[in-house]
Amino acid sequence: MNVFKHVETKISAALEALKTDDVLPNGLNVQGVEVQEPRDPAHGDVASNAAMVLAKRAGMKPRDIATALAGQLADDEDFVTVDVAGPGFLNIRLKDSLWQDVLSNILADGDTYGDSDLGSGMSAHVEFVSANPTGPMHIGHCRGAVFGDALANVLQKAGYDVTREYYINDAGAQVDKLGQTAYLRYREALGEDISAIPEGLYPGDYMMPVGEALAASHGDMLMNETKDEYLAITRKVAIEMLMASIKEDLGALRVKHDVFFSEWSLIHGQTDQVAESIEKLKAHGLIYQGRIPKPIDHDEGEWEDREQTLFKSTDYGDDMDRALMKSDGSYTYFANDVAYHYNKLERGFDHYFNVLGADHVGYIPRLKAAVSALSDGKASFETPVTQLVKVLRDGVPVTMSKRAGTFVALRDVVDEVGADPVRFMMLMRKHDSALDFDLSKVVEQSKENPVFYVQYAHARACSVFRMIAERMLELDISEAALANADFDLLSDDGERELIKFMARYPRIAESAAREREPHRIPFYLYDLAGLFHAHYARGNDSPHLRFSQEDQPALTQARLALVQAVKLVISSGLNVLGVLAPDEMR
RNA sequence: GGUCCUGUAGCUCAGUCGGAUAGAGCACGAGAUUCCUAAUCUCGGGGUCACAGGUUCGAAUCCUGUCAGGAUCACCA
Repeated sequence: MNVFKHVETKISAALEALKTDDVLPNGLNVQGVEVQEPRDPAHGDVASNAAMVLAKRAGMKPRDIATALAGQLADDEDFVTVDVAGPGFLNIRLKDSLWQDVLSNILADGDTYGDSDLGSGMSAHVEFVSANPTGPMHIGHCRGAVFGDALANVLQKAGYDVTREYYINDAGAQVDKLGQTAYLRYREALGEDISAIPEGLYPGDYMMPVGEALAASHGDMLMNETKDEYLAITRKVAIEMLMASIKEDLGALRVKHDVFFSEWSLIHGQTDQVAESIEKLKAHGLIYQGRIPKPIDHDEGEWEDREQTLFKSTDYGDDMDRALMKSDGSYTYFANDVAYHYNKLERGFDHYFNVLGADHVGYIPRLKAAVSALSDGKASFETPVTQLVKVLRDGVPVTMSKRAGTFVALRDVVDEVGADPVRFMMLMRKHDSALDFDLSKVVEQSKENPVFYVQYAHARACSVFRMIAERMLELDISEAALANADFDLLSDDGERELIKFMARYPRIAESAAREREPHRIPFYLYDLAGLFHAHYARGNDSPHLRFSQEDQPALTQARLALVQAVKLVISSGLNVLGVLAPDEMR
């Protein structure tokens, strides 16, 4: 159960009662009334702003509303005290039994504690990563991958039926260049001296295995083919091998997609879906032949002013109309993407998310325009942007370029430090804030790395169980025994503080989904771990606060129930982040 | 020049739908280990929430403008 919602329900009922009694005007709009935890614990367990929010609408003084509301709530069985404070806050202290119910719920719910019905009955489609299959994943891709995965998890926890998808850009000019590179590496594998890989192709060593594979499967047969013929083969093999490598990289990071969707298939499937989606736009009168203005600062000479097929994205807030056909008659990347989003829409999800890097923000307006036009403005389509990651080593920026072959491979970082620190560090920042990622610090595995702090809290909880199992052989520490322990014995401030903090988890998890901000979870976990470590350490000076009290089995059971709850909440939260919750830190 | 993101302690960053006296880590200073794991804990100093207006019972939070930093403005992908 969610304590805050529970109290909110009570306040709503009390407001209704006051309306019936003509204390408050009938039909008063109670939107905006909320229950939250006060910053200062002296203000009570929970507080409500109801009186201040309603004062103007009701034409009454906030203190008067608060006093009436307090009177209405005073006799409630769940409340110890209801006070009016400050400008009209309602400060409420809850009975212990309510907090004890929280503990019971955590133990009963386990990993599902914190689930909500925010998205119940709704589906969500999350497109993320979609890195071009022209090389292994580098550290820059990492943030979108981890964020998208965590966003999907957070939505799932809030009840959405989530589909995770990767759009494979396996069509277009860059893929041809990849095919040409593969062909050169193939000739190299056959013993030819190819010298340097020409400018504009992909010089990285990772293309050499592709050449070798081609040599092994085709011998020297491709040497006699025309360019069109060999490119069809080298392109396909290169894409297949690089996608396999990308999937391995994602796997190392523990990122999983349900669907890998091929751009190529949009054009070369049973029907030309690009043509179909353009037809759809044409039916709306959004396609025309025209010219677009020359971009500011564009190099002279490269710019060709010509009449072309345009999508009228300016009708939907874009700052210029967008080209759909290249001068050679093939589709632009955007045209294919229009078709891809049309395809998504046809599959019928309730919410669409497209996680993009900051280098694609300029692309968002035309994408939104297309989705809006294709769905008659009905689709819920969000494009969370992950800001760029500045990669540093010992504080010095590392420059990266895939085409030049100089980049920090995601795989190298993950192999060196593990997926957990990488994921946690990426998620510890709000997604639309820029992030400095210092390799030397992540590699260090020092205590500066908050992931260990949180993991250690989980491991420490586990170790408490191991120790007590060893020392108190008679004690029943089964799930059932802990669930039935006497929670009245948890009377220490540190214990109560832990319970109250864990009561916030459902609200945190739900807000993370509602605001599409997974970073709220690691911050919450870090604070929870801090409370747990602090309480644990009090046992050093005050042995009577330790979890294990060998001469008091009932007290020990109650405290173990608390420890178990902490363990469950931490592992539940880490699970959402895709970070492991270890039993020990050795 | 247009658009988007960011600006909070020396540094890195949180800050709930607008809520009461703005928080944490690091760094700096002082302490805790016969103890359930010290990968931990306790205490301390440290702020013009970039700046200027506005909205209201109340603004770090919302609106407008200015300044600073980053991203982006293609028939690329």
